[in-house]
Amino acid sequence: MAAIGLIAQNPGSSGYDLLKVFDLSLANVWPATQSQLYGELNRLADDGLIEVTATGKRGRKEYSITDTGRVALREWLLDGAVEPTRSALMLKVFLLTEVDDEYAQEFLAGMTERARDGEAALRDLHSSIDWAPDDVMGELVLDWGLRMYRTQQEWAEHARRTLKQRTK
Amino acid sequence: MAAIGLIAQNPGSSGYDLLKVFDLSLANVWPATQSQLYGELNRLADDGLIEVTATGKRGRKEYSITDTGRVALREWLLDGAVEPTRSALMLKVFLLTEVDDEYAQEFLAGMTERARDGEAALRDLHSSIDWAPDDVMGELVLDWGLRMYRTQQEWAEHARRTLKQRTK
DNA sequence: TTCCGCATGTAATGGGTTACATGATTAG
DNA sequence: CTAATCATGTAACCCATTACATGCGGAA
Repeated sequence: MAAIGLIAQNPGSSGYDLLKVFDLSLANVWPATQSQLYGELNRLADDGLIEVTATGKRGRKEYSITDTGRVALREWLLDGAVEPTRSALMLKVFLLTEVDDEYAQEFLAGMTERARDGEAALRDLHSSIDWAPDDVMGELVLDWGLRMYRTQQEWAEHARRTLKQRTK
Repeated sequence: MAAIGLIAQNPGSSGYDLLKVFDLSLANVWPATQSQLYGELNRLADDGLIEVTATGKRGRKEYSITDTGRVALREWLLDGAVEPTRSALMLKVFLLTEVDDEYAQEFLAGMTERARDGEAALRDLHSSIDWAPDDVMGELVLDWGLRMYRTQQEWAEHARRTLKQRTK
């Protein structure tokens, strides 16, 4: 559904174009590979959710969303399905009983550091984009990332303190 | 790797036993299905990371971790690989430009509500468990969930306010 | 004419899900 | 004896990733 949404936002895009959008603005949210994207575009076209509205040089195919596609997209956007979360990080924390305390501390320190780096990277990204006044959503998504990284830092520090105390 | 970790924590468990552990204490972190688990146990045994140390009634097989398994587990636990995040929720937010503002508001309101519910459910879970003083990790993981839900609520409210202002 | 960027596709592999399938033991 | 629980497994399918493969067009 990611692809169809992007086509709705950018009618007349090709798979190649979309790939750049994925890498530039959705990399942190919904990574997609080239292989996967082209396959999905063909499937969506077969299902009639998108259609080729023009062809260009080098076999370029420009897609637009169809009416049925728009209906499907809106339905998907608004259905409040809860996707199961899966955090390898927390799984590791849960299993951290299997390593010595010093390693556990190191692990948590690493988490803090990576969260700090992630936050910094997002800040850089934010300032490198010249935001159009109408695309609020991009900024909101980026802000979500910042908040998540900050929460992660806070938690990791909390966990470190807790662990230090309990093992004493 | 989840299975091998749980076996390390609970030597002598069967697939059936592990399934209960998954459902009871890892459901919010690393869901696993029955099918998948049994398959993985056989694979891990083939690879020599775990071994069947006893058999019981009804074909029950009790597993324990091997020395090679323990090495592999520790290595996996401590390697600081960053798994790419993928948030269907944020993807939807990014595409929320495709629905009318009232629906966007509704979407964000739903997020707040679901995050509140999630938080409440975790609180209930927390109070329903009688925590052994030595399993700090379980509590830390639960606390992570609480913090994430709280951040989600805060963000959703922030997003709502931002949107309301910009569309006026 | 040579290289870079545009542009699309296929194949192999791995992991996950749902559904199906089977049977043994125990408690009431 | 019957139902619930214990206990494991297989098959079909979907989605994602990596790697491989191909070819056109434009710029220098």
